[in-house]
Amino acid sequence: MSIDNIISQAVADAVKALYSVEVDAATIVPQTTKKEFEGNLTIVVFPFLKISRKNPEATAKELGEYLQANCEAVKCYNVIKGFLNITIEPSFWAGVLSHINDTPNYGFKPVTAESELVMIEYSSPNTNKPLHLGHVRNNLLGFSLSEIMKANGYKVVKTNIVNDRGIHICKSMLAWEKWGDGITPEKAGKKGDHLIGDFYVLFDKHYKAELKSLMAAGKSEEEAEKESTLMQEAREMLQKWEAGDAKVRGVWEMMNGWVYAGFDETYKRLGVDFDKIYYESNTYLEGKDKVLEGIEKGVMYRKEDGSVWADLTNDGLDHKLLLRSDGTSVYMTQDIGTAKLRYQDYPIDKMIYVVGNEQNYHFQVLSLLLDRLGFKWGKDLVHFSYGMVELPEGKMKSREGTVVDADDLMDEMINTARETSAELGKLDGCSGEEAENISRIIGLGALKYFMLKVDPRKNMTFNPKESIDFNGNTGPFIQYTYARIQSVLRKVAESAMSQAVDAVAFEPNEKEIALIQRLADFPSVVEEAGKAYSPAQIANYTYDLVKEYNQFYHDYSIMKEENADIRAFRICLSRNVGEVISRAMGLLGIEVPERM
RNA sequence: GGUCUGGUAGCUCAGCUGGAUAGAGCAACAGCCUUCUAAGCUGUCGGUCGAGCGUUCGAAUCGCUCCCAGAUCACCA
Repeated sequence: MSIDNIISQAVADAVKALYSVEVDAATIVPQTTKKEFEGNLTIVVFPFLKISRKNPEATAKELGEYLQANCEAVKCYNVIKGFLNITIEPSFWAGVLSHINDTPNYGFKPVTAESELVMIEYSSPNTNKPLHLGHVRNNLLGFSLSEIMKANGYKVVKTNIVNDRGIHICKSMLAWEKWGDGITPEKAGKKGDHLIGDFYVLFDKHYKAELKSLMAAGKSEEEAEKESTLMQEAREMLQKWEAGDAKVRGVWEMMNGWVYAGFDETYKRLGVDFDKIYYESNTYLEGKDKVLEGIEKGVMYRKEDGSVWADLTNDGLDHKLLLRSDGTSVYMTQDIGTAKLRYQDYPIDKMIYVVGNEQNYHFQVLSLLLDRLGFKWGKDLVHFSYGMVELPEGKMKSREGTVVDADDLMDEMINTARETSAELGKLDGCSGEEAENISRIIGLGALKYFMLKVDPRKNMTFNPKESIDFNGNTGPFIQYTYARIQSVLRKVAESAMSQAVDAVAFEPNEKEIALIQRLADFPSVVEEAGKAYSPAQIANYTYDLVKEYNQFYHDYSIMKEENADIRAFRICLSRNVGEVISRAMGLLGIEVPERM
């Protein structure tokens, strides 16, 4: 039982004893006392005034007296206005620390056979261009979310739906056939996804030129778009693809293969992975059955022209198209089909889609439709919606080449980390391999932390030159603290000092108590983050912990402390802070270095 | 126009299940390396929490109205 719970219960008992009124202990939430005041935990007594029929001070005093007399954990109390500040018996804190120290998987719930299965969809790239900054945010959020859900005792299936078909990939294929001269990633010395992206841009360049010359010949923009031979060729290619034309399919498979090899490299470097990958080329026809089923169930209807719709006006939305008059699927139909396949593959209890906020409406509709079609998780599906990443110059436009490429960005981060480390002399005495690994961990840590620490809903501006820092509330700051703790522990190991803490009846000081309290909060932070699906909560918690530890660290010499009990206590505290940092960073997908 | 989401220090952001004098970092300025890693620590400066009204003992937090910004409302994906 945590200290918070003990106090809640004690206050509930006190209210009953003093005023003969039953109060649910769960509704009494002690808060940590502000630094300016004496005490560890604070009870706000205003809610009890109606029960006590006394003024705030008198009520607080009565409760405080009762607690001091009847609760072992309470050492003393003071009252300021309606706030009852409680000081916990210092020896209790040592007990809390050893409890944390002795709890395996501290803060994480175990996954059992009865655990619910949650499927998390993220990444979902198109195969016509490499991953960019927006995908980076998506991938990091998706991966971190998965880790957080696992820590909360869910079975997690990470999934990726690859948009591998459609007009966009045909454009790249066409450009490659026309101007590629048989080039391959090997010949070009380039990652496959980048090579395909180049051809996509090339198509657009030629297409624009064609439009321009048509318009120069007196055509309107609309006419030019219709008459463009390039676009016509691309459409023909798409039709051939859909008809299963062997040659087109062959090129398609080859080029997509290049792209996947490139993606795999990027994913690996980013540290994200998937349990199951779906391809739209396999799923895009799947939704039709479900829609036809929907007509039978009466939740969808067919118009005279043959198109199929769902009437969502009862839910405050519009009518939504599901099958075109020519019988082909739209985006929504595909997502229904994908849902069907997924449910065949896994007994899904809960579904989370990590997709940008421009699709909020889409998922609102999808949720309603899946629910009507009888998917038990449809109604409660979570669209984990995140804001756009913009550049100082504005939005990224892939066709105009104003995107921040994921691979380039990682390179840049790692280079910056290497340079900064070298400047600070941190890499002295490291082998080349070690130095490279440390630079990688720090560079990626900075990037990941930067992306994850902000509220996902917010749009963020990414300034490549200024945005990522290594000081303050950053990944490297946290990693640095971890590395320093490891350094202390290495020294301990060398000197064979005792690390035992159990028998120590040491009374911690204010800073140490604050740290223990913070550590004790970790499980509830993980739980809350799971409810809100927010890595940002984990990030900011860790920052607070680290900030607090650094202040402690600076004030006390751990290794040179002469009192062996105090030294052992501080070593134990440090080790547990390190442990929590590493677990919290693990939830964010950020590695922590042994030294830096 | 309808719906959704944001608006907190010069900048980037915490805090939002209502609690004490609204917190960090960056930037600026002033200190701290013979002591376990100075990517650190300490201090100064910096705020009508978009505006107003309401609920409450108490509102950045809850409700309503308005302002600003973004997203979305296709037989595109």
